[in-house]
Amino acid sequence: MSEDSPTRRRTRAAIVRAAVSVLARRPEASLAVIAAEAQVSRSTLHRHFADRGDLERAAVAQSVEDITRATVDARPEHGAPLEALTRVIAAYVGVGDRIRFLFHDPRLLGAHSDLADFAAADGPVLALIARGQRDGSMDSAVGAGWIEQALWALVYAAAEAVDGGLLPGHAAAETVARTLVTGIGGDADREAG
Amino acid sequence: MSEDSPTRRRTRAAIVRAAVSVLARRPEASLAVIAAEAQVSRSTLHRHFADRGDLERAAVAQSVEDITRATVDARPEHGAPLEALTRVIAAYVGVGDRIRFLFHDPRLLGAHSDLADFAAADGPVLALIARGQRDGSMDSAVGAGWIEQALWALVYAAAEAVDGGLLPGHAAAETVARTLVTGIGGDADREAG
DNA sequence: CAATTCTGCGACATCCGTGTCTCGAAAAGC
DNA sequence: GCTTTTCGAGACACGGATGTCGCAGAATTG
Repeated sequence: MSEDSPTRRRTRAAIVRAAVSVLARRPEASLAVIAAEAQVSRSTLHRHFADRGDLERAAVAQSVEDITRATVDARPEHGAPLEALTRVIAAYVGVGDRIRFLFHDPRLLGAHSDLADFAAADGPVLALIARGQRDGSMDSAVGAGWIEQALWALVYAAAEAVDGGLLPGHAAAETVARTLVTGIGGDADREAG
Repeated sequence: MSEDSPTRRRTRAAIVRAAVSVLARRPEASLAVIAAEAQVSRSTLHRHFADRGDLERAAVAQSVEDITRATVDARPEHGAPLEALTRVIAAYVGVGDRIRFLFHDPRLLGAHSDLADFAAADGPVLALIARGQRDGSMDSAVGAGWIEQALWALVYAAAEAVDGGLLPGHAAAETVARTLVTGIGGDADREAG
């Protein structure tokens, strides 16, 4: 209804971005820290979000939206399953901070029932995994849900490793893909990487 | 110095156990919640641990000790690297709640400089990975540190999956081993699992 | 330039977690 | 059984985080 002014929209977006960035590393961080990260006073933060729950909700919604967009852009339903999975992994690494934010505190997804929108990002990937399992290009001895969990866990670990300097950022996507798809066992009978 | 009474030792152990269990799922949980989980009054908790930092330190130390014991019992330096890794994975899954506790808040390991003792659990595994990479049974295209991170991440994901009912507890170890070693790609040319 | 909107600063009350203390009861040890 | 130790309940002060408000300055809009 009420039309948002451009400036108002900008500051609001900056606050949400800062919230995701800070809460991904420290879910219990105070609102003052988030406001500082957004280069905004604490009053302004409260002017845009009534309470902490509102801000969390907005951060979750924004993250889910970004992940959904990245997922559909990767076209998980096109091409060979393993190639599609590689594209999805690259997309996930691109929004790694948001993955990290949602993965770090699974209670957030449950607390704010934005689950309906999350299915838009979740469904296509599960469908991709099921498709890969049907045509034999993915392991069908484990559940599709587990594969998705493993995917998220590895992306999360990569985001943390990059943040800690253990892994160069440009190698994150390929490293995750290699680890998840072919595993870390035996590189003898494999094309030299 | 002061000899600990058996009862005192028991309650202290119960509090530490409760702290690990609770903080693994919610690192910001209040001391009152931890005391309740240990079926102990908040006064008693403070009688055993001066402040929150003391309790965290004890929980970290206990977890590191448990993980170290499980690691050395798995004899990572014996036998073929991949078989040794499978044993280590089984051992890690066995102490999954402690892994989950330490992995969920990496700051804890940094805050309390019990890093010296942690090396006792960390070193042998890194050595095992390096050994596997040397003899070609493990992928040498990625860093040993990354492999260890991936191992921890998958064990963490499995612990969460079991907790959420997504994965049966008895299958956790084998699932993690299979995912990490052979990956989730192609089960066509593989012995039927 | 004038009016509206947005922002920063500071004050304020409030709630929650924390750490300390005392006292009486319960339990363990000798 | 008696002494010592441990525990539970409750009260207390303190600090930090939170949410609200008013006011004056700055920025945007027309």
